[in-house]
Amino acid sequence: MPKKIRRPEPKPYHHGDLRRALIETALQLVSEEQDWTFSLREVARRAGVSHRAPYNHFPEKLDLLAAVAAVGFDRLHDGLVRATARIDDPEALVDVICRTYVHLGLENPALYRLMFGPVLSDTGAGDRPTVARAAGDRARAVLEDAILRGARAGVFAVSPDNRHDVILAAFSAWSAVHGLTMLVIDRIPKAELALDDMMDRLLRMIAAGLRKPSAERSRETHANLDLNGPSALPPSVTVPRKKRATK
Amino acid sequence: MPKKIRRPEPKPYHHGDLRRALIETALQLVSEEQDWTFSLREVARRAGVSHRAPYNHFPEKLDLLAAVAAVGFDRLHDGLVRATARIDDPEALVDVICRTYVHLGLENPALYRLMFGPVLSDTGAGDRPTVARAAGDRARAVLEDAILRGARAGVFAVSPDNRHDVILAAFSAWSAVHGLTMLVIDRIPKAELALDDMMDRLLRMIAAGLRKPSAERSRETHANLDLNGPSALPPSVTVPRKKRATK
DNA sequence: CACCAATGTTTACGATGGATACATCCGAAT
DNA sequence: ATTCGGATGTATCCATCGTAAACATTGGTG
Repeated sequence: MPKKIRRPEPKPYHHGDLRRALIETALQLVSEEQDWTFSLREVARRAGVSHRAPYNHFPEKLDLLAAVAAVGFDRLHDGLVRATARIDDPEALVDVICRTYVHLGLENPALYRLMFGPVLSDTGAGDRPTVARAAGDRARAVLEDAILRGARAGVFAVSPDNRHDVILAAFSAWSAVHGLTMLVIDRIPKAELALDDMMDRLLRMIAAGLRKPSAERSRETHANLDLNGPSALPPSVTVPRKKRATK
Repeated sequence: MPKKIRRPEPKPYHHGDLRRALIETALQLVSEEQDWTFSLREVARRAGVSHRAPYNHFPEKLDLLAAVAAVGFDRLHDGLVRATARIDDPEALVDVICRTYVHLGLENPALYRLMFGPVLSDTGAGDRPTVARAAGDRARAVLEDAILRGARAGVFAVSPDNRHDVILAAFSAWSAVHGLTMLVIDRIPKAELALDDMMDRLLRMIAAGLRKPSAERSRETHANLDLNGPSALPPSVTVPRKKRATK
């Protein structure tokens, strides 16, 4: 919000809040065209500035897209927080988180792809932009928190004191919903498959993977058996890094 | 340019097998740069033809990329078939399929993304190119077959006569491994997470989602890894249908 | 008030995807 | 075998893109 009241000047030389306007316009374009192949010039055009103006705020196109993705992560986080606000039961919590997650993903596939896709992975030094990284972490924390609660309650076969264990459990569930979302977004499954059916089946799998066998629930107090033994094996495959084009 | 005919075929006007050469070159570029933003002109350059020549074989760049993706699907299918050749146990089958799948995905992330990504989804009419679609279906069939076998053997909680059920079960597992692959490829999880740990945890989830409660199973032994511990009593797997998230 | 840094504009460059027009070759019909 | 048509390559051309350099305009601060 600008401090000073906007004068009714028809065309001020300075836009006033171009940065925000660019992000807004770009987000709109991503949503409209479900694609971010639009030109930076088009963004500038819509914002009513010269095609070079955006470079004053974003060193290159990718940086603008990263800002757009950050908005997406914020929306995701907000959506998850709002959806889980009045729920306590850990299983219901995981359920609603997953459903909300997929729902938000399908709502704006291009934005979702932008958030998690390779575009941001390959910026500069090879790390994802800090904005996106941070925003994504906050969203992830919602799921991890739910699983931690279930672990503490003794409902999940996850040791609440083993952070690694919690992270892995969350990651499994996340993989499943992320995979479902991506597959549906990219139109891989046959059209006959109903989303609800897929969703239900997947949630059953996630629940089964989390749930502690009922026999153990009774002795939950001293049942701190670590199902995940420490696997000291290094990952066998290293993902090749995209090399930046030298221009 | 004057053509010099001193050798049988030093540089024939016609390439001879340009189509294949283009696909090969493009695949090489995708693998090298882990990216398909290279120009079609670059492909032509490497193939030693004019920048317009490729258009005689592929109407546009996307069509060449679709052909590359088809190669990827063939590799995937071959890899799965080869990996499962001498395995009979359904659970081991699913296990090795998933591991092979992820492994192949991580081996060439860009190719994997190309295969499943939005690039091919958005071609013209909206349907994926038939080449890619068909090749992908063959790969998917391997997983569905494994699950069908487990269903027939009474090991999986899937009714073997209900094709829809089999497809859904396969889709769940597929979502999980696809999600894991994509997340790892796109560097979303923290670097500290070891792939093997993620893989193990995910496979446990998939197995739990497929397995029929042990009480219903016959006494046939599985010399397999027993990740879930000695759970004698069946957890109430009759999953309550959760209501959809309020939207 | 004068000046500076931030912000926009203009111009320019090389590269790209793709179109049009033309050149060359191979193989089949005559 | 000759001809000739379609398949395949080449040479040009064009609008557009991302981005660099130089210049213009502004608002805030000394």
